[in-house]
Amino acid sequence: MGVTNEPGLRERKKQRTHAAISEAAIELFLRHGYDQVSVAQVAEAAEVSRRTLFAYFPAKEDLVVQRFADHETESARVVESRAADVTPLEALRAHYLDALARRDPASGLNDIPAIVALYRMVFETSSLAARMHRFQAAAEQALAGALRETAGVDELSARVAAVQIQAVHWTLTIDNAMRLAGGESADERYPGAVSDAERAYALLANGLGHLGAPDPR
Amino acid sequence: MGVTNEPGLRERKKQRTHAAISEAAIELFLRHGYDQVSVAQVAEAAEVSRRTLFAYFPAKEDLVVQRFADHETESARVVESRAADVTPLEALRAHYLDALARRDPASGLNDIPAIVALYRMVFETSSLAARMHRFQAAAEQALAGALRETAGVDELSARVAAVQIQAVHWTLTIDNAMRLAGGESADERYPGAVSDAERAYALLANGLGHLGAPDPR
DNA sequence: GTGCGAATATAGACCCAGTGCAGAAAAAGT
DNA sequence: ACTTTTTCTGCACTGGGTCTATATTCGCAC
Repeated sequence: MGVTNEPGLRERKKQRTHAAISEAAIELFLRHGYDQVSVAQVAEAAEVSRRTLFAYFPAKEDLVVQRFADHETESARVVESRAADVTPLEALRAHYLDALARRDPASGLNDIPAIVALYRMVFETSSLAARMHRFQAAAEQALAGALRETAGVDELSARVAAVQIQAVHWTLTIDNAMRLAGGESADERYPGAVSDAERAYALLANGLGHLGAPDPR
Repeated sequence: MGVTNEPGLRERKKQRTHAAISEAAIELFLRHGYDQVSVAQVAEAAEVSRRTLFAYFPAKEDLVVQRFADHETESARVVESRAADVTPLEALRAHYLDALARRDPASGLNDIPAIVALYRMVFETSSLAARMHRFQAAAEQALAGALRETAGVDELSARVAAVQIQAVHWTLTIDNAMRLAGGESADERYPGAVSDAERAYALLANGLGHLGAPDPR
């Protein structure tokens, strides 16, 4: 049964079409601005009909945002695959610091111009930012599930913890990306990014109880 | 100069038109569903032209969501106006518990049918939920500002704390509202809502550091 | 009151995102 | 080569949102 699991022509063409549309879209959006480019123009640049474009990307925003979809369950996976003697928060902290060191775009600390411009566009275009929030929500749910199942945490605590962690993570990422968009280089930003991340995770770990206390000795 | 600060006819008419549009919109949306009603129908019901409607409400979502705008700076105000010996988190906790006791709709614990239906609609309609998120962002910024200025907290900590607090608050509110939408009464839910709120605020105050620790003695 | 200037309202034409449908084109299986 | 199935396309349509020009209404001074 020499079954080669090669995708077959149909599948390959689909992938190429998907990529062609996505690339044409990003290229046009970065050049002229998201709102200034219509889906009709993207379709034309990708040499595809408007109707076909919508078969691949359910909405205009997805032309940009689908690229971020991979990270949807990343936090959950980190929690699930951690060593037995590591708390979820420690695992996530280590993972984020590693992402910073690797200049992973998901940390906001990658200064390749195309990526910087992409992030800036996402944050500054409200409809794109809104779509990102829905990914955030999915990531939250996945993380809450991981906390419930691998850390023996009750439903409410899992949800509350997940929403806190995701929100903080997102804050750190945006902060880094915006600084790079402002002209800083990734290497310049790196030390500050690390110390900010450490401080933020410390707040997550130890709580906000002492904040604004009258005698913060 | 017997200046009565009465609004004047023009202003009064504006307010009445605003209210008429808003009421017509909510009424139609609750009866037929948000997506099933077009802005043209709302305009007709309010006896206004479509163009005028958009002069009062910049987008269809605002017909619903503007009603929540009051609470945008509520958390910030609570932090700013707290007593000197109270930490921000304590003040917010007390304020939320009070809102629960008062069955304030902002706590999600008001079971007046129209309010329950409204909340359900907002959570289940993704474009409305997205618009709510933008209010959340504004609330976050206001809260971060209040923490910076009245609690002597540095920029990063303020932003991180604000995003955590808002996210948790929102989680609690949604949870209550969804349970009421599921048929529970506010009085039935109240004890659970209180204990959930207390546990969530305890997590905020003391941190997530112990979550999932190997030996949770 | 009359009349003028500034808001505000309206109608109607427009742009664009997204969907439904019917048929052409192309790949897969025989 | 023929048929089936999937994908692509063109076209028409809905609905949100904006622009322009015109009409109405209010505020205010005379």
